Amino acid sequence: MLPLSRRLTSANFKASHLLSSKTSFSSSSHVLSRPTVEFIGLCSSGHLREAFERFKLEIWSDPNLFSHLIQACIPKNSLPLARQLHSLIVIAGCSADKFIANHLMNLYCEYGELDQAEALFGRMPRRNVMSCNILLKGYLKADNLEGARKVFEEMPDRNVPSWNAMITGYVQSKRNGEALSFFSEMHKEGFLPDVFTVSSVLGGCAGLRALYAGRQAHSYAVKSAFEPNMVVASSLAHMYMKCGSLGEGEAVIRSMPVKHVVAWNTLIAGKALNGSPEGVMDQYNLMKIAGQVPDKITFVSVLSACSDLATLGQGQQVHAEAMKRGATSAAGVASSLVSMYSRCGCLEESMKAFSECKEKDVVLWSSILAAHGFHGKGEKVIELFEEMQEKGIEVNEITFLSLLYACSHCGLKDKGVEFFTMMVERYELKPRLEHYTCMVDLLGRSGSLHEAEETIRSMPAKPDAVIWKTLLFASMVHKNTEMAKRAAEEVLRVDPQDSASYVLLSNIHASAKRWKDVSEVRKSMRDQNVKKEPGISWVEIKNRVYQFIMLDKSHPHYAEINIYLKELIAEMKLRGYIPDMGSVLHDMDDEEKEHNLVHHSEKLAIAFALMNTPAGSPIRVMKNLRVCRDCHVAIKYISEIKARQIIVRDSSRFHHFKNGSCSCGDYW
DNA sequence: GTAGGGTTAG
Repeated sequence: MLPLSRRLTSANFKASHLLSSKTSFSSSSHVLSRPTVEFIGLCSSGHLREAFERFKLEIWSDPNLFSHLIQACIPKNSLPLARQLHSLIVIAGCSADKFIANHLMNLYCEYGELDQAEALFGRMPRRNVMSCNILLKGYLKADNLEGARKVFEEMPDRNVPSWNAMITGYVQSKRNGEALSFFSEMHKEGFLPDVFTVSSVLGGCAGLRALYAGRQAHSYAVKSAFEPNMVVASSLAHMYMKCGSLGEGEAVIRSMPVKHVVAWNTLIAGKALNGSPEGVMDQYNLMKIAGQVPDKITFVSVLSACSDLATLGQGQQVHAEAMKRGATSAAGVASSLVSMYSRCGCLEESMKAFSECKEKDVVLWSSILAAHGFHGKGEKVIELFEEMQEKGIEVNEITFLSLLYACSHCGLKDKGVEFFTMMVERYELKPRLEHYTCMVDLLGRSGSLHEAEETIRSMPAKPDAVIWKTLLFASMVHKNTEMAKRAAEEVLRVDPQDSASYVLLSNIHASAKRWKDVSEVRKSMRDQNVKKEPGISWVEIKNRVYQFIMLDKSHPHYAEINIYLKELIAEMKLRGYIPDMGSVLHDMDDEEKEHNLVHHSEKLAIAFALMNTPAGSPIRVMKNLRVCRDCHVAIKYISEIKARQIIVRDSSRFHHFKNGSCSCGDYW
């Protein structure tokens, strides 16, 4: 057979066309002929080459068939194929056809080939709204907002979809303020917003936490009868929940006649946003009772809630369900799994979820780094990071945050400094306050207190209570009372409600026997109406979570736990345990102090778990505050005496106690 | 063409 180009230019084209007239069809016909149907079928099932070879002649007689071919090219994700198609179209002399040119432009936009799209656009004799919108969306898809804006501004006329594209594009790039400006401009120019506009605008309001603007959009939606639209309704609910108005969000969802999976997910995410992981689990269960099938986004939210709650049993059940639905291959679900297992104390399972995911992205890589950092495996974090670099995986601010965090928790000061420099110089990433906080932690805890303080004083970001608290903690560890005092005062200047800093400040004064200062701190605590945050621990036994509050006598098992602990502590003392009175406030007598220590929530939880789980099984406890020095020593003894592995997750990391020692190497 | 999600300092 002649090459196509030859056949085209050859004079016998017409003849060959006529020869095949039996199978040819007319473009004006409304009834699709059998070959057309067959051709479309081949295209949409991805058999492009076959479609082209078999229906060459039909294509010549009806160039619109090219459109089907072009559209079928998009999901094939093959740029070479697209280019071949383009040259065929040029050869066929159809490239000036407005309809085909638009399709081609769209094709190049899909592949991010904006130069090609621009070239086609430039050759168009008359640019209609449709062509402009296609190019506009191409720029938005490529995250090139400036390019999109230029096209938008130079458009001869616009329609509602043009405005919608701009609003959506800006919302998706988190430039919500500008998105809303487009909306008001659109309104001024007399365009009528549709459901698409309203949905995007609500997304913008959610991003800005702009409840007032969100309410206005809501009343517009009501007036225009858009509320029954599923997308509008879920956007509305999301907006309310993101703005902290959980009740209004729930009301919107309640009013939906049919709760679609997205509505459930919005509700679930809303519970998470408003700090209620228990609520997340409740809604997830209700969703399943209602017969709704969870999707990968459901799993992501629910698994994150499990990692907040540190309820391994529940997490495993959700994991099983996700596996059943084939959702674990998605990078998002894998990231949540990595984080959940790590935060529930099972690092091996994190690693398994990580390895099993085939399409790893930055977030998943950052999750596995953070997971190892959380367990004090600094060397492994560095090894994984190097692997990441070798493989040329994208690196972002959060990757570095995980890295720096790992270094500070493992005492790898030099490595941490090296990574911080690498981040700024090689990757040109701008450190955020969080990165500086990691550096202060890294420097301070490894003993370079002055460098740490200097970091705060010289950084471009405005210090918050957290960074000063980090310095405060480091100066307490290294017993630099002058610096601790300075840091505590800075914390309280930024956040006068910070109870932990009052307690630390009062302890500093007490250890220097400055009783007058102690009572002054106590007085300002009273004046500010600050209450010490009570220590709370949780332990999961047979899928039930038990909560223990420090000194809580109202606990139903208080009496038994008390007897058990007394015996245990007597045995510990025989082996050399001495209660560390320094971990208690200084204005009580020793007996009272010891009673206080014995009833720290983690000791209660561990005692309860020892009483209620089979010998030799590991115990996993979660605590809201950091483990105190005394408990840390005590748990080491308990792990030896009872021959149990005790895994404690405190507010900042994991401690694996085994045979009388802890994985953190007493550095925490 | 529009909606919901993941990693992250203390």
